[in-house]
Amino acid sequence: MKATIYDVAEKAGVSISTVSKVINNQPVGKKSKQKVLEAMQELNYKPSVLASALTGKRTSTIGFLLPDIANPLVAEMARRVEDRAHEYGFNVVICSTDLKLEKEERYVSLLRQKSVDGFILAGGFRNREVILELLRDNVPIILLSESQPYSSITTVTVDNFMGGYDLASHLISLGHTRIAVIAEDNSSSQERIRGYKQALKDNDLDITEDLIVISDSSPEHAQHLTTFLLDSPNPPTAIISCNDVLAIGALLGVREKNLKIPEDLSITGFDNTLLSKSSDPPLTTVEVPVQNMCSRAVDLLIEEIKGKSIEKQKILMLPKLIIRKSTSSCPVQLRNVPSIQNE
Amino acid sequence: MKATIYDVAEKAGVSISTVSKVINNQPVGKKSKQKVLEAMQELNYKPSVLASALTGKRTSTIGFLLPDIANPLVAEMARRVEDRAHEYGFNVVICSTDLKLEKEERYVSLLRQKSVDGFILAGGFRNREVILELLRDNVPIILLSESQPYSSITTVTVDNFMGGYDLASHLISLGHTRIAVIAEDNSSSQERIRGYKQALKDNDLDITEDLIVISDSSPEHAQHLTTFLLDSPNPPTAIISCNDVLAIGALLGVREKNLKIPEDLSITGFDNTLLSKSSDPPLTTVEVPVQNMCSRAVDLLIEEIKGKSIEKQKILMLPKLIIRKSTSSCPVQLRNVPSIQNE
DNA sequence: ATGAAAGCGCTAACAC
DNA sequence: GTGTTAGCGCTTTCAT
Repeated sequence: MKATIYDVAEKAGVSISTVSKVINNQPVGKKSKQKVLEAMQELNYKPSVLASALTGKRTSTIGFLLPDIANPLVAEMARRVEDRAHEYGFNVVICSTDLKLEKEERYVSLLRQKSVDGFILAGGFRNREVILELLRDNVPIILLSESQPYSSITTVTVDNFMGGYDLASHLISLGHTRIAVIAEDNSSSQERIRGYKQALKDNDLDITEDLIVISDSSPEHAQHLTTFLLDSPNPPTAIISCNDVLAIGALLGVREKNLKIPEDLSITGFDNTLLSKSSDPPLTTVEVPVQNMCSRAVDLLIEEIKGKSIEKQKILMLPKLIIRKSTSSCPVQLRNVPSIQNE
Repeated sequence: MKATIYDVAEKAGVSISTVSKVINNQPVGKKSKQKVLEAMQELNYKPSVLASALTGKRTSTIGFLLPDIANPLVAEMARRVEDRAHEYGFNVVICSTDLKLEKEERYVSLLRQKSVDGFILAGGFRNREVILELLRDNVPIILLSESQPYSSITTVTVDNFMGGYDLASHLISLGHTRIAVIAEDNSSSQERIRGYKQALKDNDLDITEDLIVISDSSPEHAQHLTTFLLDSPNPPTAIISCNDVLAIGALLGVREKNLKIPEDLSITGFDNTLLSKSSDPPLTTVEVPVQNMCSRAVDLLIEEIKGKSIEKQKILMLPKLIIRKSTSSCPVQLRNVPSIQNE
């Protein structure tokens, strides 16, 4: 049987409230404290988080809802959140929502029944109602890597708009004018698309909505969409993928069509995961400061949990364009405009 | 304030035990049941898992300890375990141990304080003492993807020995005799090495211990070790990496030395993650039936938690060699033996 | 400084 | 079929 506070009290010859006090670092006589400590040692006593949470204390557990941990960037985020949380003595319960409303609702409800102290909602939480309920009930939450506008929630994101803008600008400077986008159905992608469009506009290029397609999170789907794009009457000369996994899908699709990257077609990723470094060719992509974002998110959440009522804030981190070998000048035969660059 | 069982009882005009009975699907009069259900609805009542766990019920939470969720195979495992657990209404708390004894101990202890119902220990849990304590206290545990011999623990793994054997045999059949191995310091790698050695033996080849090196989990380290191997006086003509991430490291190391894969050097991965499909060139690797393994592990754990005292068992799943472009005939200039194959 | 006792929300006898 | 009541292990007044 596991030792309880009563066992410790008995063994130490004090009352349970004294034991409780030493557990919680409240003033206790030196002698008593010593005896209690010894008793705890001998009995290998560990206080029950359950019982203490029942009396109003925290569980030191946070819920981390994310779209799909199989995505390498998301996995990295999970790791960072976990590490940071552990530094505070908190545990992390991870739930993959697949961006499904029902799953989001179900998991939040489940975790609330288990009295988690707060939530980090990452990468495109969509169930607005659930968020509003959380807000109403004063449950601490942080939005991570989520670009939807919620006025009263602390949010940590990378500047997706700039990322999209930089990527598109880079391609435009290489002479591309027909640039496709393979996006996911989430707010980050939306922002990246907005940046992409802005870059086109700033360069007086037309925006063709047909070149913007939405994929699910699998590389297979992205691959399929890529062949579809390439089969169209007026195919793109470059494809921006909204994350590295999709980019790999695009890459495989291009290969399937026996086209060369970057000679025939330029492609880019987003996130700068290992995938983009190791692929053939290595991918031009955008680096996201994951570690910083995650640490920050955990810090803010835990502050909120501890009741330090800091003001809600939006933190926007800067992305960084990483140019590798998957992008190059637009092939001339597809354009009448002569290439400006030599080589 | 959150609604409690008392609120529901009052609203429904019954006693709390009646409410409790409907919550737990115990026989209750039709009329009462109806009223209770309605009251629960109106009050948006959710039973507190904490309180019910305190009275001896389960928390429906399992702890999943793994080496590092940033590894794509591990991430995939996490996803599968999570999905399966959710099917049973269980949550999963994930902790990355980095194979550190202290972390393993700390997390297990932490999770036990939170009364998780059981543990899945994955991919090289090393703290034997912790395992023995768990065993002694009758805490349900499953070993997943772990090859250490514990007689009394249910274990689900892939046949790592065969994986290593197949990989080495494949390379030997291509004429390689100096085959290096980059391994991790865990039991799966040990088994893979054992398979590798057996294949060498079966082909009357010498085993050179210097060709077996241990890496941490980062591709950077593997890259470093690779350049080190290649700089040695008698370098290998092939490198088996014990997982795809390390293989990517090896690949980058080879590139750094300006050698061509597979012309100058063959390399292989292990796990058949997306990395091995997208790399340049795509990697010969070994497919691991992750999904099956994980589902099985969760099934077994939950059976054990529910007290269906099934016998402990070892489940060994079959790996599958996937041959891609990263392996080819041993370059002749390094061997005096003429190549048997044409081409 | 220490202890007695009430109560957190729920379950599980046990009685009616 | 339904209600009463005693815990589960802990925290927290409130006395002493």
